[in-house]
Amino acid sequence: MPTSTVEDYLKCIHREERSNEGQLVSTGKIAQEMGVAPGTVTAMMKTLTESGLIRYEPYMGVRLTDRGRTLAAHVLRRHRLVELFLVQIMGMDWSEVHDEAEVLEHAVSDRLIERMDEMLGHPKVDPHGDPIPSATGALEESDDPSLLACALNRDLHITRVTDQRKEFLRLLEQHKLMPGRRAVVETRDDLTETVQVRPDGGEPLRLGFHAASRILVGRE
Amino acid sequence: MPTSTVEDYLKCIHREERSNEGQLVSTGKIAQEMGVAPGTVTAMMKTLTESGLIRYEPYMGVRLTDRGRTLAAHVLRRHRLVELFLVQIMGMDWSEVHDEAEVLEHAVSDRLIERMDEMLGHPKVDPHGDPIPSATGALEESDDPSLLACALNRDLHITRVTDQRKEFLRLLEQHKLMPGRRAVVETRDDLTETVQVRPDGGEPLRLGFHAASRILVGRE
DNA sequence: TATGTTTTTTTGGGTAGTCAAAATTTCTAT
DNA sequence: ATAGAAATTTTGACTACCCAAAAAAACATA
Ligand SMILES: [Mn+2]
Ligand SMILES: [Mn+2]
Ligand SMILES: [Mn+2]
Ligand SMILES: [Mn+2]
Repeated sequence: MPTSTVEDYLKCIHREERSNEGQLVSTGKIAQEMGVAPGTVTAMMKTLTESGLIRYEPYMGVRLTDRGRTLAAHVLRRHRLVELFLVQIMGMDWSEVHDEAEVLEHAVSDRLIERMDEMLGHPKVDPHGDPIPSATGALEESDDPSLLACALNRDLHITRVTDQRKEFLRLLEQHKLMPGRRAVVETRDDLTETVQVRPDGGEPLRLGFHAASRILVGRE
Repeated sequence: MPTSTVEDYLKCIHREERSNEGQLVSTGKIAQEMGVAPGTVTAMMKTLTESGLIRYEPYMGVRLTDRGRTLAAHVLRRHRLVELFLVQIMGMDWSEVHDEAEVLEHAVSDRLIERMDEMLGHPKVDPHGDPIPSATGALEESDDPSLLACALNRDLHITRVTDQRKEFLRLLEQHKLMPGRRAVVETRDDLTETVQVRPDGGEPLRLGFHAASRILVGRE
């Protein structure tokens, strides 16, 4: 059985592969994301290759094998179900559950996670709008546009926030910019690189392009 | 911060100290309980001594320091609250929660455990009747007699079962011999070394002395 | 195309935890 | 009192993970 370290590396590679359109993920990027030294990653890539979880081309980067991807999806499933459980059943705040889940995802048994899934009514997304992989490891990502790419002055509903920083999530909560809520993008300014967004029932907010790109919306 | 391995060693020493009336705990006993080689324990005892968690007299045994005892009590608190949460809130069986808790006790945060405590209404005992240490680490053990030491033909109520084996717990459940239920000890035979117990509403059962000693009762 | 910069890998070393087997100490029983 | 048994500690070795710094490869640019 994989260690929790291995599980975290797999999650990381999985995430980078996505944000990369299937390109190889560089060891440098992994080192940066995991907060470890570059050499540490090279060593780990060898053991992941040994275990058949990744394909590794020295100096080029790595890609998950099917087994690696399935395993990563299972960890993601545990992470996201735990997050939703903590919010929905235990009344915790969406800004604090990520860190808890980062640990618990390695500690909950299959039986326990399926019981959570049942209690939650087989949910499709977690508190941040991230899709929850199925018990078989199938994961469907939507391709919703962000506040940076969506139409102006249209009634939108927030579907997902792809930033786990506590302070950021708390700010969005204060402005009522959480998944399930509605908002309108009023202006988008290329000079200041900011987006002005008016949440339904919340204070208007000006976001930098990068921050705006982490809030995804669906047309209604 | 202690590793989960260290936490398990402390729990083990704590338990053995109790069942020992405060005598020193031998490294051999610890090795046996932890399922590791004797030399492994000797090495660990040195690092626990370094950390100020135990007093270690080579060839004699070890005893917890106050810090070690407090830490052990906190792990015990997490373990037992998690067990009760799994039974009470998540509807799991009392026979299966021990193994889950053995892992989760090292993964739940203080914030999460206090939330559980709140949801459960600040309970005093876990599903097996084991007392739950307070948030400050105070632990009060009752000195209830077991089915081996209690009076015959008296109406008793089960308070605690100090055996975590799944199969044993399932058997007791079938016979309605769980904490909170009532029972009468009808006979105690020194030749066959068995105790005949009649649970209230359950099938009568004959237990060996050792098994009987693990079921504690309070007079009513 | 040669040089300098950036990225990656290699090397040497460290901590935590483990085991098997040898050495040592303590206990037991004659 | 002493031999033998039992318990304990020591030794040498292993896996998993990590880092710093040197070496090597790849990239960029003049
Ligand atoms: Mn994690
Ligand atoms: Mn999430
Ligand atoms: Mn444990
Ligand atoms: Mn218990």
